[in-house]
Amino acid sequence: MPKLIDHDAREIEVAEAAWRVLLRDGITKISVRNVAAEAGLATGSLRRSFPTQDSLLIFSLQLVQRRARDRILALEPGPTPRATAEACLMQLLPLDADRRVEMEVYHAMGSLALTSSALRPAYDQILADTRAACRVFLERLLRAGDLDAASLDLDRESAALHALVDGLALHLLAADPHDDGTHAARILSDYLDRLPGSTRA
Amino acid sequence: MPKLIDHDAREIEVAEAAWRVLLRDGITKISVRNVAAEAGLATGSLRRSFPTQDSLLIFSLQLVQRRARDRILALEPGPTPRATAEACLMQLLPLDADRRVEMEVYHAMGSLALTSSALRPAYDQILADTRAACRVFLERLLRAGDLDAASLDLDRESAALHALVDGLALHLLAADPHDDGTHAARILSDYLDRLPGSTRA
DNA sequence: TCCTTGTTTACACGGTTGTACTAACAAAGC
DNA sequence: GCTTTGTTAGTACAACCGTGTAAACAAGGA
Repeated sequence: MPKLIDHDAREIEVAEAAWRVLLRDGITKISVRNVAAEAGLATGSLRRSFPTQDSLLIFSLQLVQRRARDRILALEPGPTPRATAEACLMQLLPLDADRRVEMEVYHAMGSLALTSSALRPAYDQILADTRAACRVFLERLLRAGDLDAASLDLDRESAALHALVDGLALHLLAADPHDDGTHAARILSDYLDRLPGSTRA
Repeated sequence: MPKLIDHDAREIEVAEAAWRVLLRDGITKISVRNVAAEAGLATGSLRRSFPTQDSLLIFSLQLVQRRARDRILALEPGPTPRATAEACLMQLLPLDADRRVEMEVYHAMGSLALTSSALRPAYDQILADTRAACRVFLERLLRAGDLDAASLDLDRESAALHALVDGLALHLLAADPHDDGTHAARILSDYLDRLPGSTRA
């Protein structure tokens, strides 16, 4: 037997190399060759993990989702349900290097997914999961009595919160990198304050 | 003298061809060759209007901005300041074929601009102008007495409204095309209702 | 008629792309 | 020793890329 490879670990290494290429060189440079070089592999070796470029892009996008989800699930509950909700939502904003990488990959793949039937399901899944997460955050506030259930359409409010968070994230990506996210955090906080029945209105 | 060309009109024709390629074939296919073919030109002819690919992309993005701005400026005032504001904001959502094209181009160029120093200024300009427009919409509501000036930070509220609109637009792009935007319109309306001092709260 | 000039075409250059294929290699079992 | 087998490296293909150049063309002025 030759040197054995941990395929799961290898896939992650390659995906992270793809992230770096995407961040450093842009969406037009995510070629199999460039990613392989960044990962220190020959293209033939990379093709053992990812036989096609699409499979590489899909996995790279899915890894973004897994990382974000794991980070949110690992959060300690805050002093109040409201504080917990805000902390979770902040994980969806590019407020440090790791989250910025994830957001840029998510954003770039969104552009590709619009015309790639291979990439679309993975992208739609991220949208659906993030939407579901927003819904859960709101439900928790509801149960904690921080919101008024009667005047709140949960479907619509989840979509609204999701849109606000993604919009803030998008603008933070383009903003000058010295933005520490204080403004975005305040906007998010104000938004929650203004939901009907908010105990902090 | 040979056949004379209206260069301004030609630039627009080429840019719209670039839009079509981008929409139909995706961000990876906006090559000089593909755009020239879509416009019915030889690449050499296209290079007379746009000597480099960057100049073509920049103009195509700027044309998006001009179209959206012109459409908003051409709007008739609605029955109330609030109705006028909503109508303006709707122009920034992909609610028909034309606006969808503009939004997809805007979105795609955003991905490219993150690593293209040539494209960045044009993209940043769109962001700044849209932000300024959001601010104007809010100022009008303020002057009409529909909002409470004291408890409203205009900078922050402009950024928040901008983020919400761009987030809604982003999700409408990915949503199934049968979405007529009713949900997005309602979300936008609710958001304005909840601004401090709103007369429709 | 020829000339001038804006326009169009066709082709060339060096480089990159996704994917495929084949030979070399390294290490464990016999 | 040899074989087996997961892994790697290298190369090949046809297609496409951005850009450059130079020849062909068409139409109005002289």
